[in-house]
Amino acid sequence: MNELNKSYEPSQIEDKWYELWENSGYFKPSKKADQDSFCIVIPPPNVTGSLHMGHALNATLQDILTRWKRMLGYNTLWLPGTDHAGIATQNVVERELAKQKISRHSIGRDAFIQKIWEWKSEYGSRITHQLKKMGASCDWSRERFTLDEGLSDAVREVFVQLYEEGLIYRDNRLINWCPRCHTALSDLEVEYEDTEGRIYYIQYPLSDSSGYLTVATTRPETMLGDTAVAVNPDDSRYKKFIGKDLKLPLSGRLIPVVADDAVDQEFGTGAVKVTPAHDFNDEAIGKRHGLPSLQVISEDGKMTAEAGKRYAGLDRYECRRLVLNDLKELTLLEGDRKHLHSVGHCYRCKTTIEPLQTIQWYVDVSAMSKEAITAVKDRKITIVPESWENNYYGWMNNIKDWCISRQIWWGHQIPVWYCPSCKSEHGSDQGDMIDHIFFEPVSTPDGTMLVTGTYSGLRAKGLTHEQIINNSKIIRVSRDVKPRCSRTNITECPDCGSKDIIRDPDVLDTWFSSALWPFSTLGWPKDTDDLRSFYPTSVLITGFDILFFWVARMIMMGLKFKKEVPFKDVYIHALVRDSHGQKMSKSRGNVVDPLDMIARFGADAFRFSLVAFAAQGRDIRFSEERVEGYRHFINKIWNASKFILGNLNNAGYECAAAPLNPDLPGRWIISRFNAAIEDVNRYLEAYRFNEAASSIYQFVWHEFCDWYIELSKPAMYGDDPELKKNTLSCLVRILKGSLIMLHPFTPFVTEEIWHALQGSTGSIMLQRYPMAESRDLDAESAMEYVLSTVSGIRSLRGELNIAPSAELEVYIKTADDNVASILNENMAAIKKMVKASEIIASVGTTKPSGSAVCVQKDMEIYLPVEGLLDIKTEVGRLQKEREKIEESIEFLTKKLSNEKFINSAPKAVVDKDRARFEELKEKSDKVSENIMLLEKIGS
RNA sequence: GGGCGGAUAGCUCAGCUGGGAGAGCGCAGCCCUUACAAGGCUGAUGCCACAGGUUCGAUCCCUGUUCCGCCUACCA
Repeated sequence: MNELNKSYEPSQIEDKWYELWENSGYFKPSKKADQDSFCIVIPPPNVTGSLHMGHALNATLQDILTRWKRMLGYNTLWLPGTDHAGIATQNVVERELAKQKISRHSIGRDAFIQKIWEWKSEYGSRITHQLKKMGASCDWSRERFTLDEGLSDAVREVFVQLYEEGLIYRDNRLINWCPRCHTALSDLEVEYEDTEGRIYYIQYPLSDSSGYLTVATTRPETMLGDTAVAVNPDDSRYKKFIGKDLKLPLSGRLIPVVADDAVDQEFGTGAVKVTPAHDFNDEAIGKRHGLPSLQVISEDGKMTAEAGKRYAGLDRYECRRLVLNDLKELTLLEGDRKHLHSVGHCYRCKTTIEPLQTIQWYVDVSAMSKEAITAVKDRKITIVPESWENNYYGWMNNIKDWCISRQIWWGHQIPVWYCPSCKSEHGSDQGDMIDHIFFEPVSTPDGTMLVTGTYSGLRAKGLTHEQIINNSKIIRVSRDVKPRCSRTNITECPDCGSKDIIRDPDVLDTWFSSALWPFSTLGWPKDTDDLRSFYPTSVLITGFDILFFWVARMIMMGLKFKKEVPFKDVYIHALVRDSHGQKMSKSRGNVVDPLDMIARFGADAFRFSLVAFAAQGRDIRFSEERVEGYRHFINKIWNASKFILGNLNNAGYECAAAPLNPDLPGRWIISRFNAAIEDVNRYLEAYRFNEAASSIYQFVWHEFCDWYIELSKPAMYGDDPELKKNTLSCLVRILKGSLIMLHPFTPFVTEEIWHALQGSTGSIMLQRYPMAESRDLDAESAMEYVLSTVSGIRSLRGELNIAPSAELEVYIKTADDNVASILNENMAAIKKMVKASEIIASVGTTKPSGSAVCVQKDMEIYLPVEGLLDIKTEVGRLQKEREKIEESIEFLTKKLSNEKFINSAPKAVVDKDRARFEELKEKSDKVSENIMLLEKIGS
């Protein structure tokens, strides 16, 4: 039998137990055929990531459910893994290389990818180590990575199938472009932020010099690409301009004035410059009016040749300054003013995005999204809390085709090849010799010559196919070039046999592979045991920030490729904010590090805090004080265990094993335990984590420790061996039950105590989680007399300020013999709890003179305090009490005399109020009686 | 502009089928009682944002208002 240390030291034991669990294979599914399955796939954290509060909360909730279901006997799997996080990871490694003055272009694609893999093998397991610190009971033998071989097979299979069904296609559209990351971004990857900018008023003269029109713009540099000015057809100010030509300042090009309903007459001047190549609205206007599109900003955010000689090559912001300056000199700039508007930024590098027309790959999600909506409507998937359903529907109903190509290197390269030798199917617009694969200028291996231009142009310069492919960067493949999509790598053109074929350089959006995660991690496209056992998974636990990025797409892909939803429930948890309600961010400097919390308070206290905070549908304000509070709770468990263990050591182990023959307090605490376990199971089933935590807290601390352990002390310190044995057996039983109940929440401390209790065999993880047995309501109501006697006497002690050292004599008048005998049977415990030398309880008890009184249900408690008692104070106290009672009586009298209430309220409610009324009435009478007696003595 | 959520004790928040509001922390008083001072006992504190409505009865349901968050679209 072990002894427990004086206080609980989490840091000394957490790693030890985690290792034991993992090495014993306890995190693996049990694989018994007769068991129901329970499975969670982890939302894969970025491989570059390190554990933040969101992860900590997310992992804790998943671990609680996993450990709980596992102990309930389910065949349980929590499958872990990480995400390759395309842009994020590429950026991290690029920054690392930049410190050594290496750019990815200087070392080339293959070498750069190699560098990322090296980085991953060195740092990629950081986050999984941190999850282990949290106690996460993931089956690490099944850990997956979105770029590993199996998952890459899944990605390619899905791409090819969708392509063959015509659901993946290429198109040339305006998209969000990050000039720094040099890639397209999906709508979701753009973060809008309100920014104070300026709006400029610029005069556009009519071509016949008969006047001018003033437009308002926040982006003057884009005027170089204007192909029209639009006004509202109903705008009387501008009707006369419609159809006329304007002479675009700085360029001299003639552009028409068109009429379009989309123009808001109230905004700016009511005249809008139209730049179809660089603005989404303008693109739409351009389409409606058949306007040409003129690209004046390039992929790297610099002005193109189209912008004109004076501006070409300038950065877009330098160009803005120069344009404004030039306009001022021409006196065409009427003025400018402050303007608040929201500006899109790259979610990875925060660079202002630039809308650009490019050719990208898209997934047609129109059919898939409809099925995904139906799945939720038909309750095949339940979203918790329900309020998120509307958000889900709202987004899914307005979903646009998903842009899946990214112009970066780290990720799943698109399995499509092009042949430069084959004539294009449709021919180019010009029908001439233009080649359709374009290369960005990059230096050749000898560093002297710049490689630039089209494929055939470069070959003509004498470069070989390999030289071009290895040292250049393909920036665009025309829509006219025929793609060849394949499950396996292609080495020659299937049409002409040319070996000089080029693979599409783009990679897939990271979320493409994430969308397959619930089935790709289980082995798909192979037909595996895991897939059969665990798909569909039971529940997905995630934050709302990736509901659309990830959850919605998983549902679409799961339905498409597995014909079944990927999970039955989705639990959306809160965002963890700081104690002031601010989002945690590095720039604000308010980030709380979970590992720091674990180091200072222990993983169990930290976990318990997170769960206790996790009320549905509301953000969490994290406060360190509360973590400290829950550390006290962990310590309380520790100390209670120490008490019981000490007694066990004295009494001998066989005591604990004795058959249970509980006395009234024992029956009471067992019943209360059943109430608690009933709550915990019910709340966890409903994902009401905070309620489950609070039920446990309440029971363990305030019922078990504060009441039962205290009540047990006379028995434990007394010399009745039979009573001692019974009490100890009950203490041990409830302690063990509580530890098991607590284990999913606080795995480490419960394991540590478990081993001290049992000797060193068997993990608490292998125990069966308790299910509620029936309550003992007789015991509960009988115990009420004991409990209220103790509270009543304590209250008198406290309020009358009686010295704690004073031993009391107490007299109790009971309503009947039953109450008296309940009290007398538990008298030793009551005496101890209130520090009384003598307590007489009977029906016939009379009140000693000079007593303070406490009136309880079916009891009057008299505390003789002659000499100590200040009669005036006591009368005042009782009067105050009576006032309160009278108030309630008055309220109830009114209520009960209301016929409408009696007739329409449910009988139970009326009866309850009647009973309360009677009780209060009795109490009031007794209190009044006592006041009168006191006043008599006083006078 | 559209949508969602919040307003309850000094602070942070529970309160899910409408029946006179709870916790933790904090505060005040007493106590180092042999599990625990990281503790025990006792106590104080609430126009449940505001105004209407529905109902026998509203913190809870409905409408409006104010103030805070968040999401989403647009902002030329």
